[in-house]
Amino acid sequence: MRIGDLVIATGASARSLRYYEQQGLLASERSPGGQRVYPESAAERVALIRSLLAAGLSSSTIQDVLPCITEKAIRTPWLAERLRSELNRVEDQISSLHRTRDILADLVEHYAV
Amino acid sequence: MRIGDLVIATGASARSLRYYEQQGLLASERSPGGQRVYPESAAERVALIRSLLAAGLSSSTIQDVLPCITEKAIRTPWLAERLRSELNRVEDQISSLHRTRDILADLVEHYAV
DNA sequence: TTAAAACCTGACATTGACGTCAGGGGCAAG
DNA sequence: CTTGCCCCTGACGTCAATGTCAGGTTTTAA
Repeated sequence: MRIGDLVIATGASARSLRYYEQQGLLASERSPGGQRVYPESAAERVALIRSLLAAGLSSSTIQDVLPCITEKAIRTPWLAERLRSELNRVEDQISSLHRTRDILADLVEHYAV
Repeated sequence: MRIGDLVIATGASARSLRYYEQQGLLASERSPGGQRVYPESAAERVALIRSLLAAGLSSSTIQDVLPCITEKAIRTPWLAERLRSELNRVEDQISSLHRTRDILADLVEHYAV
């Protein structure tokens, strides 16, 4: 598939897809004319990238972490620690969001017009 | 309390506190010399502001929503709708984060070095 | 074969919540 | 009263992901 197809498949903009590639998060083959060609699996990978970005991981962190999600790659102790700390961050973020949601939900329920 | 005290009480930087004021999120009295003076309740308000910011609400949205959390203020249907849509956003964000957490947790558990 | 549609690179612009610096006052202790 | 610390405003810098534009090339369909 070409980049336009991947745009449709993922909802990400072409700009974003090129950016992910530039950051080393997403690989592509090239057509003889130099246009990007993606395998089908790219859509899933983009979804994964976006969910990690949405969870607040930086692209350089994702770059470290991705190969060990998709393949069973180089697991150094350093990377394991990195993973644990990101997991902790995300869990803190979740519980903080829960509290905020409760505030909003309370407002919506009890003070409805 | 002066701004430095509020910095200590909340963990927010002085820059942030002034920014919140500029955005209409945080009020202050002024000393005769023009320095900001806050009531004790300011610390709690700052915590609320920060949790809403962390949940992805923009400061202009927070500006709309805050008066109706702290006082029982002007509840228009428009504002009620706004609240509901922010609540939905936060809930979507939470479930998305849950999935991402599971991915990371799975990695940490099953592929430990 | 040719026009339209899709794609390329490169570069500058944007957004939001701050950091940071400069230059200048306020305020309590000694 | 002066020293040292805290505070003020204003302005420019930052960062990350993405928008956007220009000028040119490739691919596709007629």
